[in-house]
Amino acid sequence: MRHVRTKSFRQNRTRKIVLKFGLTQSGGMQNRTYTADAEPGDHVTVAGWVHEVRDLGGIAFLILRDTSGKIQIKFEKDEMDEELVDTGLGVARESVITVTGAVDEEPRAPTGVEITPEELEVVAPADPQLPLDPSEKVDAELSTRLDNRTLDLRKDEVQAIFEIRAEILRATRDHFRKVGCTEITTPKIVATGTEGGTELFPITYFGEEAFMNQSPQLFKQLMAGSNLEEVFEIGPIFRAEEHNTPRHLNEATSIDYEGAFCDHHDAMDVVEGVVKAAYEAVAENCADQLETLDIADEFDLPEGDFPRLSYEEAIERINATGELDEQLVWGDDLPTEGEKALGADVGGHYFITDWPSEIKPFYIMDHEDDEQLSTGFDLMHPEMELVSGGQREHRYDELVAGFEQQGLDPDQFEYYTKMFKYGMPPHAGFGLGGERLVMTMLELDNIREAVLFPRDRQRLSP
RNA sequence: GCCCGGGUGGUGUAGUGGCCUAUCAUACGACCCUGUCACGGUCGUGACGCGGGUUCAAAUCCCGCCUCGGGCGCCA
Repeated sequence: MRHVRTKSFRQNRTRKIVLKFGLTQSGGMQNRTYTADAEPGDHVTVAGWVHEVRDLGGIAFLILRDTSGKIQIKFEKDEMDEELVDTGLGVARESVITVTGAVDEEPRAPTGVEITPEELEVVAPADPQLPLDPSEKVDAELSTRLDNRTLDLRKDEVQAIFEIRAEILRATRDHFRKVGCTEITTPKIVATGTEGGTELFPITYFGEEAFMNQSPQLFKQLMAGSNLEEVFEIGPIFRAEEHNTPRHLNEATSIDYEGAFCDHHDAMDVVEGVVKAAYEAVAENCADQLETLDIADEFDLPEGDFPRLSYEEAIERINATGELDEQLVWGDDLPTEGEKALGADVGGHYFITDWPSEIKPFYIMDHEDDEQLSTGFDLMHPEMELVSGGQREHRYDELVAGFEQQGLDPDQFEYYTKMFKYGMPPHAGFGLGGERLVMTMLELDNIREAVLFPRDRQRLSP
């Protein structure tokens, strides 16, 4: 039977342990046991980091931490080898050690078990002066944490965020595949952007001007015209906007979808399914991590269908809240304050549909019966925009005219437009901000918390 | 891009012109302590982002630079 862990230590992490157990360890540690798997009566070798040493005099405790949790190592000074005790109690916090010894049931130990060491090896000593404190007795600022991300990831909460992020990506992929999509990857180095050159990072490509792609938009559309028909991509996008907010990154993860013979309603159905699948997977498989983040109690699955408000309804509702100093009129883009007022009013995820054509990109199709109205939609979380999508313009003449109206040279996009001459079906899709999904789901204050090594206006390293 | 607010020991902070030889916590070092679980106790080490200016006197006021965070715009 698995022992019960107290809340200050990691809960049982059965699923992860099962996945890892039996894997061959590299580095000559084939016999290593994860701390969460150490059972009374076992004789084990555990490997990990020195989380803390508590020396009470005649008896002392070393807390060893690994990916699965923590375990207590007991030192009784009068009864144990002096050199072993000196080594164990002299080792600096966060040093990597291996400990071999017997596991005993011990009600006074934090996890109900402790190891009496027979051998202890310092594998990699740590500098005693740490740039941040993984045991979290004192906070560190985000900037300090990002500069020392490896140490930051040794904290349970931070580890939990990235384990959940991985689960979200896994669930997202599974859902797309379940609905018949093929996963693709498209170039990140491109000759031209999606909507012009102003917000792209320029690079040099064998002496030629090139850019980091801001979106897989054009490529995924080309695949909607292929026999793949329905595709998705999870990959990086790059934006050179000099924004400085807690919800923008200059390198982000975009979860993109494009489907042939789909309209914007179909695309909304797909994205709704993806978002719900991500929430469900996290609820089902990340209970410990949610507990660690202290959001397990309020973690609600999105219920029912996401409301689909037209742009016109949206501005009316925003105006009705009275939160804005100036009333919005048709054609205005929604200010951040308005989005938040509407989000609070709706109280959950919702779509905004039927945007004015002029504030949506030219490749979004207009309604057949009203060319002022686009099929573009946004999926909103109460706090911010998560998704932008719509049905695409698949008619060659209209598409080329759209480029010209935007002041873009259609010749530069010929690689794209010409494929619309050879049978491009009606198609629709969306782009979902991966980090925003993580951030809103986990109630993170800053999007940088959702990325290992964020790229923002100020930060290029590490 | 515009606007606002910060930068004090390793980390996180207190400190609005003299009481600063700079507070507290934690870390680090030494010593005491046989069941801790943020162990406890005693002692100790360690800091005002950089440059210039105002003043008898600057961590504190002013200017420039560097740097961090937030709001807006725009977006995912």
